[in-house]
Amino acid sequence: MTPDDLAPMAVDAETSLAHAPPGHKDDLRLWLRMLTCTTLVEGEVRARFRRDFDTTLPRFDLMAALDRARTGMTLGDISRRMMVSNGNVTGLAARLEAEGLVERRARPGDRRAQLLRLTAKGRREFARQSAAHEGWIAELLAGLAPEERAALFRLLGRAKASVRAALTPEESA
Amino acid sequence: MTPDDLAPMAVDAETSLAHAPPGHKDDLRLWLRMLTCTTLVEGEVRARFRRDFDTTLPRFDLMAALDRARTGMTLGDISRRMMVSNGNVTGLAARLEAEGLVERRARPGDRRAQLLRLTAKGRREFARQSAAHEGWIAELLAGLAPEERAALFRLLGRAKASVRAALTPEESA
DNA sequence: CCTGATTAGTTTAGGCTTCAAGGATCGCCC
DNA sequence: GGGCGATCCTTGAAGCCTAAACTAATCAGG
Repeated sequence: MTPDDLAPMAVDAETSLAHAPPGHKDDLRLWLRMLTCTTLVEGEVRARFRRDFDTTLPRFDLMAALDRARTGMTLGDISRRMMVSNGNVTGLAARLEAEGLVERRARPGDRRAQLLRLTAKGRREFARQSAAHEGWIAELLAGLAPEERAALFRLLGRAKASVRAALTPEESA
Repeated sequence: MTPDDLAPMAVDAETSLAHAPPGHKDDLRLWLRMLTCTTLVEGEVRARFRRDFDTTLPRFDLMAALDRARTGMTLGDISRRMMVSNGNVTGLAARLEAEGLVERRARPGDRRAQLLRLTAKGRREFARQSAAHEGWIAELLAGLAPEERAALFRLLGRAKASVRAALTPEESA
């Protein structure tokens, strides 16, 4: 984007960009704080999943996706939903299948795709994990007042929109 | 503040906990939104680091830590700063050293520890990457108004404090 | 001094993740 | 009905990450 890299130090525009870009430092601080926040929560949740259920966050996420789609989802659906690569889902699904938590079934009329579903055991396990997970999050965020929570939710929505807008190819005619 | 956690709620504490805990669902939604936001930004930044500099986020983070400490940091310091395991830093440092971006030196008076420092090449590379990175973040968050940015920063600070408070052993006498 | 507890770093096993390449199938169009 | 691009999934190589076990060095008391 901005050619900060080898700032030639010539005119003002360049210099101001290189040395004091309006809010760039603030954006950076904001991003780092968001990242720290997420990392903190994620690390704790990960540790508890391991400690209490001997499982992992990605496994849980995959099962959560499946839990809402009783009819099943293809690996591709899951990949898009989880925002991870399809190769990733292949391995994840294989491990969950080996543990008897999910099962594969062919999708009628399409021999390429396969539907993934929770097994009965999978549903049972997920219900337990899900309840605990919800409690953990509530516990970790208990220090926020309801208004703060609401405001944060709204602002994160704004941030998400900003990022998505910057990411889309912005099709101008 | 509000003691939502273990709301006494008369008879079936179990049921109320399982079915309609006051703000738990909101907390969950808040957390998921934060996670989505972070994932979105992180994914894009990761892709750009790969595309433009053929490097990775962890490498960049390690170099960023070193950049502020010209006298060097031990692997343990870095591990704590980056909030990752020490074994992780071992490998990361090895790769960066192999690329000539960092160098190790013994710490005088302690034969266990070793100081890591950026090489001249490392400093050069980091300066380029750092400038680009700052621009990327600003670009992605450009959709936020200054007030929104400030408010979000503050609220994330509150959230961080909440999580940390829930994590510390809360030493009560 | 020795002994034991702590600290610094490495190693290993296992899992997560991506990218890139490839095989199979589907749908379409001529 | 033959091809051809798109879609679904898998594989392989490389890197990231953790927990746990381990080595080596330091430090604190007796």
